[in-house]
Amino acid sequence: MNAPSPAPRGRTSTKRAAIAETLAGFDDFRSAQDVHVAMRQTDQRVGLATVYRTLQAMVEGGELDSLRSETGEVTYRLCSGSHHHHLVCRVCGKALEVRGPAVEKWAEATAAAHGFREISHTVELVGTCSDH
Amino acid sequence: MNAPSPAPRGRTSTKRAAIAETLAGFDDFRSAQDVHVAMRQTDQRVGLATVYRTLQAMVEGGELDSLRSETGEVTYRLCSGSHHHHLVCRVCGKALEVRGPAVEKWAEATAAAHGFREISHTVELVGTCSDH
DNA sequence: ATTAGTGCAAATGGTTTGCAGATGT
DNA sequence: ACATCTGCAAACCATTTGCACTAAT
Repeated sequence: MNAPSPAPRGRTSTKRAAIAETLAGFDDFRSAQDVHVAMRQTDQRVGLATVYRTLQAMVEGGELDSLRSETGEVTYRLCSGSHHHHLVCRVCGKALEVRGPAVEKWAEATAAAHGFREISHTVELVGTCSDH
Repeated sequence: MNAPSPAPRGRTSTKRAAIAETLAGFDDFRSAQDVHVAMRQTDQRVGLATVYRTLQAMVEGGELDSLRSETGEVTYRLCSGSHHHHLVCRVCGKALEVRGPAVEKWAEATAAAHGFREISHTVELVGTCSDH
């Protein structure tokens, strides 16, 4: 195992802060493109490439959580540190963090039963929320 | 709910059969590109677009199971009808079908607890198999 | 000064689509 | 004949990368 990356960042980046703040304005998963558009609408001038690069760096730094949407794009969201999964609304995109000890156990047990090691699992729940 | 698509296919397609057979030769998930390459190596001449189109049609027809690899490509595999999840080896790609009644229950319960309806879930286990 | 951070435009790479020709019924 | 199936090449689109430039230390 490797340590939770001790934030080995370079110098203080203005854009990075702006991107983080934009992301903080959302409470669901957004794509790099979404973030880029949102920033331009707020007069913030930033290159799409920078958004992509920064978002990736933040994921590696453990500041963001990322997952792939049903259409294949990578989406990001500020995230609490502990392990959890998501319950996403297919209509409005609202995402809730949910925990499932039962699932974790099951994943470990199932993998072990088949001789698999270093298991990582993906669990995403998609549904229609009560507002729709 | 809608019925499990009663195979509303058009006429008998030679290529479709060939693609299905190629896929039958694998026991793990393969991308459209993989299938295409495999077919050319077996003298079978087929267009990449046809492979993509056919694969999609087969998924809609319920003949194939598809999932997105960690790199974002869509991969396919002939699949048994009933609901299940996968345990995939990150080294060799070997994929086992696993069932998890506990997970299904949890998913339903969790979604319901938050007022979500028409829930669908994704569960994928990735690990290193005993051969590696 | 040095070097990480950034923007822009060009390059990638998987997937989709338009259209003309081949094929099954 | 007629509609579907195919192949090819062009189009798409999210993401990545090369390079010159700006800004933080």
